[in-house]
Amino acid sequence: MDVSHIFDRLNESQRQAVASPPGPLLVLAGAGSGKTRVLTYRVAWLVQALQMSPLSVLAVTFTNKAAQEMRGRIEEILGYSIGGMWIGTFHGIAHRLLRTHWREAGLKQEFQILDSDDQLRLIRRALKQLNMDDGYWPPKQVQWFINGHKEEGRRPQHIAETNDRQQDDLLRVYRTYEELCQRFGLVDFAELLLRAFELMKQNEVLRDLYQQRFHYVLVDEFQDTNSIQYEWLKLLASTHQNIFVVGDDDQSIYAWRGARIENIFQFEKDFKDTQIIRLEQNYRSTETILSAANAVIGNNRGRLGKNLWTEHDKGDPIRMYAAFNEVDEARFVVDRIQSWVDCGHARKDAAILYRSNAQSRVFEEILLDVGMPYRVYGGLRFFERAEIKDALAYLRLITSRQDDPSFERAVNMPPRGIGNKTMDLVRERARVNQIAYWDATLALIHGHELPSRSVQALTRFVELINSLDEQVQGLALAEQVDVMLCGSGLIAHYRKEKGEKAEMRVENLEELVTAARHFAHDPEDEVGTLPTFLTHAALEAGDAQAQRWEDCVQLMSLHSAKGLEFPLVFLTGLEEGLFPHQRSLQEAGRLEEERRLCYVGMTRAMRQLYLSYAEVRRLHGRESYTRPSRFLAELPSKLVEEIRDGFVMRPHGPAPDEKPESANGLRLGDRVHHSTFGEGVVLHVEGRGEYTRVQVNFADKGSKWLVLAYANLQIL
DNA sequence: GGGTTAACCTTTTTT
DNA sequence: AGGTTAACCC
Repeated sequence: MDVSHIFDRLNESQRQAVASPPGPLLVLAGAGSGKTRVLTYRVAWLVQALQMSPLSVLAVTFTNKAAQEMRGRIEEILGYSIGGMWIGTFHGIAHRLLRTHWREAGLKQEFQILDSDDQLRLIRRALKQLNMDDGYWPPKQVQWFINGHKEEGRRPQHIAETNDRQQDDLLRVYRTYEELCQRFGLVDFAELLLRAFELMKQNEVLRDLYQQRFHYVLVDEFQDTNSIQYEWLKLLASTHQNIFVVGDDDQSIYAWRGARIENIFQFEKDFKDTQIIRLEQNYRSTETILSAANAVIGNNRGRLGKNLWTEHDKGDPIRMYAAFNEVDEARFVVDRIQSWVDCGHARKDAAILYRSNAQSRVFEEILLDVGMPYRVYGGLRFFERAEIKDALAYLRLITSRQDDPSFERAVNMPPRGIGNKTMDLVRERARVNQIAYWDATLALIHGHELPSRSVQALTRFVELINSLDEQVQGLALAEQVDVMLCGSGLIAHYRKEKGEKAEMRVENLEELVTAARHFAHDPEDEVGTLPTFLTHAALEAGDAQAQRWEDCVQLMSLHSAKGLEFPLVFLTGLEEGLFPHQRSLQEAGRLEEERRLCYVGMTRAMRQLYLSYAEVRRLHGRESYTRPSRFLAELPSKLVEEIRDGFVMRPHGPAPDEKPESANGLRLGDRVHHSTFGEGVVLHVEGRGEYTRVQVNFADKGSKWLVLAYANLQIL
């Protein structure tokens, strides 16, 4: 078969990687070097040149988005659908294995997935059961402990008892938590991976089956794998040794959640005769942007080492803006985007990036002010919203009465007179008799230890769920959801509540019906549509705004920007303590991860890159003075142009004969004295030369605009 | 048991 | 600042 169309669009190293002979291969792919392209063409090459069946290929990614995109691009190259090929996230594939082999994995057939919110809830319950104070034992910390161990493959029995009282207590919670999960058929994210790994490890038949089936294993973003994921990959690929991993040690930004950058170093030791190919030609950014990014990342030690180059022009200098405060920063950014749009560019080509999601608010406010459409990625996802989780709890309870967490959630939402007191009794009964809340409730209804009001309320609830179950039988998914929303009183509850928030909730609930309507499900599947939908909700939390396809400015955290590119990028909040983040300054190794994050951010930019920081920032309701991020000092000054209130200043750094004040003698935030108005602070500087005007906020007289040449201000 | 208010706490990134 | 929980009154 003629495969020249595959090679035509690749450079030499890309070609080498795509057409490399079977065997272990590590592709070190710098930012913008065509990583995804290599991966997709490799699959196309396997299928077309080597005539491999798509069924024998396994491709693993980290995000659902990446998986979808890869599938789409492969199908585009091949020209036909490859529905049978396994492409998915580690979690998605692990889930698929566990669904198929639930019995062998020791799970209930209808096991449910816990998202981290649910997990936290269950941890609280375990703490309570152990009579441990959740003030002294913050559930978050316990969660951290449990997930940390699971990600390293450690069950409670693998962790040695120590003399450390605290450690032992945490271990007890871990154990109890596991018992609860097992009893209710619940599986958290880390458990999906660990369970799937153990299944392969311990079950020889299944191991053989999948080792034989997957002749080729491909992995995207390999630098982000954690211990379990890597062990699982090794297990799967051990027979054929055809493992093709693509990664970039400089873009490893998930060590905090267990990713082990070492895996990338370990790879060539674990797989004999590993071929290593470097992709160093960058097709994305201007030379200026690339040199700056290279300079920053060059401050990290322990890199595999690689130097990106490009054939592109130098392009514009990188622009740096020192804002007075975070509002000023946002105004500046939005203003620049406005000019960009005025030049005929698309809004969606501009991205505002930040270290933490909380920073998005100021930008949103200003964007809203000027009426510029935008889209925020990340933050609260659709299926994580409280009202959606309430609705899902009803659906879960309809499918399984034994689902205690869902029972707890639904029982008094909307309020129906079943408060803490009653629930305490239910919980107690369930614990003593080792039964589900549902059964405990039935027992209490028939017993005589409850006040009749509670019995009535509980009875009504039980009848409600049973009746919903009946009504829903035989209906299409969307109708099931609709019936549940009305029958449960959820929608009515939010309808009668006033305020914008309540309206949003009603809209979201209605959106859930739409989501159910569009949910495609294979009718051949032995698992019902509703359970599959519920799983989908947990595994793919859904984007916050599944909005219409409008031309929007893109707002997102640096983490979620990985893998994307934009012609115009604003990297904001470059302040010590914010970026690099405070918490990364305490632990060793974390600072390098922050620097990689900075590198990731900078290399998202194709043509123009703006960096900004605020000299005063209001965070958590407190205003504080900041210091510019150390990363700014790591930029070669000749590549950077500083902007202050609309006009360009000399680049930073050694400017031999020039004093920094030379532009107009005043800096924002300077304290000045005026002969009649007294003392004040400089808020704005506008214009240049003799026309320079400044806005000064005087302690006694408020803010005034003054012409600098006549004002005769003294800097204090 | 429910609803309101007051204190309080937490603020990184995600499957 | 924002949201969540605890305390309080109805």
